[in-house]
Amino acid sequence: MSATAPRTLRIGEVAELTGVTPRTIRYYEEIGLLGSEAERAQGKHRVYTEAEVERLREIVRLKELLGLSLEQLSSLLEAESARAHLRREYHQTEARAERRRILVQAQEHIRNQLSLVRSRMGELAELAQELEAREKLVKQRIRENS
Amino acid sequence: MSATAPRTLRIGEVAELTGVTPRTIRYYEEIGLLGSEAERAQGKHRVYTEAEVERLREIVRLKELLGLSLEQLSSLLEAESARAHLRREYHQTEARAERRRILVQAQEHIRNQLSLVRSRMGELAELAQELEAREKLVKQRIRENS
DNA sequence: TGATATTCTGACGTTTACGTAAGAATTAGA
DNA sequence: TCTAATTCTTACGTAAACGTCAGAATATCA
Repeated sequence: MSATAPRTLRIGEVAELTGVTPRTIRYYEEIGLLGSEAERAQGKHRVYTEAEVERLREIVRLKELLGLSLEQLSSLLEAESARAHLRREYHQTEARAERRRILVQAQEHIRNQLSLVRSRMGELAELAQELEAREKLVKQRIRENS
Repeated sequence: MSATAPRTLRIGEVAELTGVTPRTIRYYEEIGLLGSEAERAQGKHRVYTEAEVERLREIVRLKELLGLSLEQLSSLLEAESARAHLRREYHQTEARAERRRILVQAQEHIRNQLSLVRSRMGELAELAQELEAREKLVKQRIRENS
């Protein structure tokens, strides 16, 4: 065993860790949302690294919080998917320019998500304000009525 | 015509105003999310008041922003539904205690929504922070790499 | 090396939230 | 009142996101 062997998990464990079912994980792989690990032979059990668990957690979270469809999530995370794929090369590539390109791409990806999250927060803040205004109004009416 | 006759709209106009289709409006009525206006005779056209348009707008908004299912929305707005129903009585009832009860109920309903909206905002804020941290990290790596 | 637990691959089923279409009825306008 | 536009009801269709089940194959472990 190599010293850097990453602890691997199986689909059931991953499911427990992330709060979804194995079926969901397979489905996400089926639609290309999770890496299909092309190196897996037909019939063999899927194995996952801690990093992939993190990825899945992120997916679940974005889906929940932003209410995105899996297709929207796919395109939102596409860049990251590519990035993850390139990560192995990252440490091997000597070319400073290439490393920079990868990093900048990651940065753009993060900014994308951030702007999405922030705009959603803005909309919610607006809604909250309106609700607060209504609450005040009702409060006042209660006073007037007593 | 009575002076207080509220301008009434038909399903097509309401659809345009709210950005949904007539089918959606009928469906919402079917599942009890929108008042079924029991006083409508079989086959006759549906009519809506401005208040009902507002209600529909609220539904669409909460659905979008919080990603709630129609069933969740139903139970969230149930109290309000009752309130809307009681609104007509509100102006007629003399009993101060009764009016107060209605108002307090409305207040609770608003607070319910507010707490939902705020907790969602909190979760998003957390996510935003994590993303910002990641962005910083990437930024630093870019500097180190140059 | 068995036995047991877990997973795999289809494949069909299910729920939610509507879309679509047809024929009849209603409403609005000249 | 006649016509055109809109709506009504009924009913089947659909896409997304999985659930469920069966039989076979893998992995784990004593």
